[in-house]
Amino acid sequence: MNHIIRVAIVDDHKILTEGLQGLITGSGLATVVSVTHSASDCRNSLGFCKPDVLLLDVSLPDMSGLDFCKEIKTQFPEIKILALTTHNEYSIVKQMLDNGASGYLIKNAMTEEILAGIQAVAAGKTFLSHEIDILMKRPKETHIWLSQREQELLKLVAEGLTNGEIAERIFLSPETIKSYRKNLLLKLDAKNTAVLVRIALEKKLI
Amino acid sequence: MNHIIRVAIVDDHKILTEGLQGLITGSGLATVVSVTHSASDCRNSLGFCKPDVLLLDVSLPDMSGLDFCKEIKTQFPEIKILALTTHNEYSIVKQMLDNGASGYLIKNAMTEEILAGIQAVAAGKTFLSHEIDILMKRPKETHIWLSQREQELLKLVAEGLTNGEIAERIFLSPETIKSYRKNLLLKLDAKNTAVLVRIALEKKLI
DNA sequence: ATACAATACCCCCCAAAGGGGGTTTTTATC
DNA sequence: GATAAAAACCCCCTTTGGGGGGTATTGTAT
Repeated sequence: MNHIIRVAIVDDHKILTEGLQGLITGSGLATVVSVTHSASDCRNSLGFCKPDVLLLDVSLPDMSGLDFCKEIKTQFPEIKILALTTHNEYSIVKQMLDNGASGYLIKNAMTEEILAGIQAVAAGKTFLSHEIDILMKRPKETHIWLSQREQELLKLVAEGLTNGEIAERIFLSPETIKSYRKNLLLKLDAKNTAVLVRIALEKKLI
Repeated sequence: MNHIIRVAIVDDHKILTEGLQGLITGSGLATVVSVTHSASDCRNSLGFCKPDVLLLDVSLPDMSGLDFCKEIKTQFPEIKILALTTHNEYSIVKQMLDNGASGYLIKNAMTEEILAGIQAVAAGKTFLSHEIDILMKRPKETHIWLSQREQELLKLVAEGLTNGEIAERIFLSPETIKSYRKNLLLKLDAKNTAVLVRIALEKKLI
């Protein structure tokens, strides 16, 4: 590979994008072909600016970066996506990689890491920030991972529905909901609903 | 005032600080005398770098920016603090200003706003990002504001304590706790504890 | 002076949550 | 074809929470 890497950036933090742009251009390794601050603007620009790598923030103002990642990957599978966020939660990283991202950088990363990430991803490799790498390599037991149903239920609980209401909503017996809740309390090591909701939000499980 | 403004920056997002540094230095209006990525590093540098303005992130890795703001203001009352964050929640802004900050910028602000903010704050004025200004000017009724006791209670509820446990902890009757909780449900418009905790975390009330 | 918000307290009653124990069927995965 | 995890279901019993009503005492701002 001997051409200059074409990089696009989507992030609503304008100062950050300026910093990134300077950093990338200054390095001589890559050129910034597009800087946008929302998913819709980015979507419009991708067609003709043809980047090799897209630096994507997970929290965009108009839609979830997770969903946007999936969308881009189906429309432009050749574009490598490098997620760039503040979250260092297992579940977010996992979902991002599942949705087709090639790498994941945390925003407090060293600047060298960003350049290394762009190069690695452009070369078809995967790349994780040091901190994220450690996070993902931790034994599976320390991570909380919920089944689809459990996640669905957790959302409804956090919305304040009672067992009866949840049962009606998803056409199950209230007793089943009770079992799921008991299991969620166990899994998330929560002594009651208050803690359950807190953990769910803190670990960004819902 | 005819000297160049001396600016210090604390923010753990290294890319952002680089971007900021370039932006500020490039403008010719101010000079960056210190860039640190944690409260402790910043604390050590403030003594001799003597900044006029400190750009302070609310979410520092080692302590809360809110507390750090208060600490700096008691130790170096002459330093003007300009908060720089992603949060646009009333309660956060309110607390920051109460703790002595002279201004509040959101990270997705236009770059010109940052320079304007630094100048305004250095000149002894207060400065708010456009978005924050609108937020703060909204009628008081749309904001949720809790008394100290209510906040204290809300924290304990979110930690999963029952009414009885809370009563023991803060030496009040369980009946009193019940009343407070009922009131919190009303104030935050929550139908039960699950929603109460969710709203509290989302609005960053605890 | 008085109105208001915050603080602290009390009763009744029923709905909901939580702890304990289970079973069965389906669907992956090895 | 065995194993395991996910999904769905059930009963008993106790504790906690939430809805409805209150009252009294502060301090403080108008």
